[in-house]
Amino acid sequence: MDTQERLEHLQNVLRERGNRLTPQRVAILRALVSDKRHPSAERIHDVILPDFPTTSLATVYKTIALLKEIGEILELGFGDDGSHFDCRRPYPHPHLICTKCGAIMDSEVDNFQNLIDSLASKNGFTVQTHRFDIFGLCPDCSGK
Amino acid sequence: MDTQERLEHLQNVLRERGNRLTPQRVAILRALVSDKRHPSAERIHDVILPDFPTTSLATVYKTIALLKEIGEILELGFGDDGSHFDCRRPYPHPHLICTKCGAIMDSEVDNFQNLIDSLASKNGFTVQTHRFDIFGLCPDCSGK
DNA sequence: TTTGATGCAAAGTATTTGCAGACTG
DNA sequence: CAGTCTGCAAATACTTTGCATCAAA
Repeated sequence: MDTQERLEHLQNVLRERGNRLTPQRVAILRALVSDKRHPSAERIHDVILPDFPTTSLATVYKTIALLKEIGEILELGFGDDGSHFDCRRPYPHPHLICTKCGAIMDSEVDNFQNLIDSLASKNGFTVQTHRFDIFGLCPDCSGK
Repeated sequence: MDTQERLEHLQNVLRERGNRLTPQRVAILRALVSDKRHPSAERIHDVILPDFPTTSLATVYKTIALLKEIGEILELGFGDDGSHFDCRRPYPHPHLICTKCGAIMDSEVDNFQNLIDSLASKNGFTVQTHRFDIFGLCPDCSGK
């Protein structure tokens, strides 16, 4: 997964939609795609503050809302300090969340979509998206 | 799953812990275990208000916090109007959530624990709990 | 009687919104 | 230049907390 490539993709998509690429917005995009640790809005704000000291948290939220609208960011929906996001792989995938240090690890499961489809069809349900999160202790926090 | 039995179980557990069974608390417990539709705190509050008109929402939250502490309630962690809860089956299980009408359906998956365990061990992760939610349209909202 | 529980209001937090002014395209 | 974006502050909405009072055991 190439960060630079993904950043350019996002910029192209926004340009094509007629969205403006302001310095703040680009900084937010860069921070989002660069951060492998699934940042919160607050964290993104902190990261870009040194470069753009007047950037407001509201702008971060507005940019994230825009990305959600076009499906280019995945809202993880947990965290003590608000929701965290994945802008590097904006499609549903399992997460392993450490309840001690807060680390969020990505994962993949073979044939997971099959499992979801069969579960849904059994209930007459039409799937739009899903969330699969496992909470526990990461290797570093397991006490080994 | 017997509602009455579950209510008695909760009362016993609380009694044994030295918690008091006030009328409000019992009413909250009863409302929680009776509601198959995964109620929110607000909803529980509405349900018991006719019987105990002065019961505060804070007390509902405090009771739910107590149940969370002893693992007798499952916080689902989504909903436009705050979190919803499952006090009938307080262990993790998949939910099918209708994004149109908000219905939350329960489900079960065979060997799901195996899948989780293998996923976790592959990453050196110690599992505590998990969450598996599928979002989409329920049969009633699918337009059939 | 002892202490945990209640209920009120106020505080906390994460997120959204309104609007005047700034700036991209 | 037109229209979007920004930044500030205020508004939301859910949940928690402090504290005086009340009541279960």
